[in-house]
This record gives sequence, structure tokens and C-alpha cells, in this order.
Amino acid sequence: MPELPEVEVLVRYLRPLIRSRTIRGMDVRRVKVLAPTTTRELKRVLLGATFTGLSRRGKYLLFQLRRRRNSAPVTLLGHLGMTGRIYLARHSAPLPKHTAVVFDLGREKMVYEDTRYFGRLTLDTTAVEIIGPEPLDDGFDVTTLARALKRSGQPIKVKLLDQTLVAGIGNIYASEALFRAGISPKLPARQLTPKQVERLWRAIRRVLREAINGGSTVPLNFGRSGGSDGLFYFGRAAGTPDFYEERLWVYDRAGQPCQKCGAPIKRIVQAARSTFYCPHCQRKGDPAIPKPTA
DNA sequence: CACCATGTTCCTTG
DNA sequence: CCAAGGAACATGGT
Repeated sequence: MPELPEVEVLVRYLRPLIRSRTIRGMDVRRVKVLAPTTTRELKRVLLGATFTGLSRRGKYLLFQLRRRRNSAPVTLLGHLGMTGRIYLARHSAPLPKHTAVVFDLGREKMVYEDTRYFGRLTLDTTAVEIIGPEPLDDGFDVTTLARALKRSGQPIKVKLLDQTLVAGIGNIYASEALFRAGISPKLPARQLTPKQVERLWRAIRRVLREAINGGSTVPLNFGRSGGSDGLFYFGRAAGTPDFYEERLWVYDRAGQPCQKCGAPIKRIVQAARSTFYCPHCQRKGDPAIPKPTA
């Protein structure tokens, strides 16, 4: 899935486009993505409702709607899983093979497509209530992070994927943040020194913010028509120069030279998922040592 | 055919 | 009860 930055970029793009738009019809082609909501219930609640807002929490999308003026707001929760996309299209545009839900918004349609159908679009909002702090908010401070890490002996990389620790970090940015912090992905969470926790905290925020900025300044093709996906997940719009390619330091770069020290990047498996890191810059218990000072 | 893939949840085991 | 590990979900790319 899109991790936090990709979802944030999507939200910023979509929000102004759907505000004040009314749902005039719905076509549910894969009921699984609504679970536990049923098609009948979704239609009962959403047909005729108007979008009033869109926000993000972790990797979740929170669509805000109102059925009538001054009536109680309704929340539609979205999650893109690994391969989900949401975009607006003309009615004449052909629907992709794995379209899960289509909303008729009048002049256009909003398409939710998901090749692997791991995503969700549902009225059940319990999932979002149990996730941890937003990494880019003030509520996410070093002390909170340090305290949470102290209670776990899991490798720090695996811990970063725990959405109750911090919301929104996925497999790509977990590796990236650890590289930027110069910390070994294998280091048990409770063994991070206060200095390392501080560096990790900074690295998480920096990596996520940079990715959001990158995605916000590049022309993106949210519907991916006619393009292959970059790792940023949204296809770039036609004609976008290559130098806009998202820049990752270690993810999916096994064997390539580390851009800091030249050592080959390694790939290992942790909790059944790939981890990429520089064995030289990210040594266990040995915080990245800057150039030896003369 | 084999293995890999941006995620989460559920089940089993210890 | 909790932590850890693995399978499941479903489809496609290499």
C-alpha cells in the first residue's frame, strides 16, 4: 500500500475534488472490501449524502459526509491495502479490471480499484481507533517513542511496522528511517540508547515529510492510465521527467552501493518481510560513526 | 514452476 | 494474558 506519505498526497489531491459532491449512485463490484458493512447498508447510508471533508489517520482515509444540512456527519473509512487506488474519472472512462466500488458523483465518477483486494472501504471505523500517534503531529514526542520501545524485545525494524507504536510507517519507510538514523534493523527495540531513539524519531519525521513533499511537487497520475507504477505508487503523469523519481536510499537496492559509504546494500528477511540496510552504516550497537575526526 | 510484492488480521504455539 | 511466528487473503510481475 501506499504508506503514510502516499495516502497524504492522495488526500490532498482528492479533498478539493470531492468536497460538496453528492453520491447519486453506487456500484459495488466486490463486497469483500466493504466488510463488515453490507452493500445494502452502505447504500442506505451513503446514497444522497454529500462529501464535507477528507482527512488521513496513519494509512487510513477518513471520508466525511452529511446526509442533509445540519444532520449528523457520517464517516466512511478507507484503506488501500497493498494495491488500492482511488481517483476521479469521466463516466466514459473504462473501468479497470479489478474495480471494487464506483461512486456516481454526477459529472464524474469516483473509482476505488484494488488488484489484490486487501483494502477496505467501510462504515466500520473501529480499526482506526486502535492505532498509535501520528508521527508528524506534536503528540508524537521522543519520550513517548522511547517508552514504547522499552517494552519490546523485537527487532526495531519489525517494531516500526507495528501501527500501535506509530501510525503510518510501512515496509519501505521503516528501512529508510533506520538507514537515515544509522541504526541496525536487527537491534532489539529495548536496546536503543536514548541518543538512538532521538535520531530515529528525527529520521522518521524527516523521511515521511520528504516523501510527502516529493509526491506533492510531482505531477502524478492517480488513475495510472497508461503508465507503470513507480514505487511511489501513483504513476507519474505522462511526460514527467525521470529525475522526479522518488529517491530511496536502501529500499529495493540489494547489491547496490550505499550512497553514503559504498558498501553493498543487504537484503534480509524479518517477520517474513524484506528489510534493506547498509551493513556498514547501520552496525548493531555501533551508532554510525561519522568520518573520523582529524 | 519458483519467488517476490507498498498490509492487516487471525490462528497457533510457547 | 502476552509475545512471536506463520498462514491467509488475491493477483500479478519477473
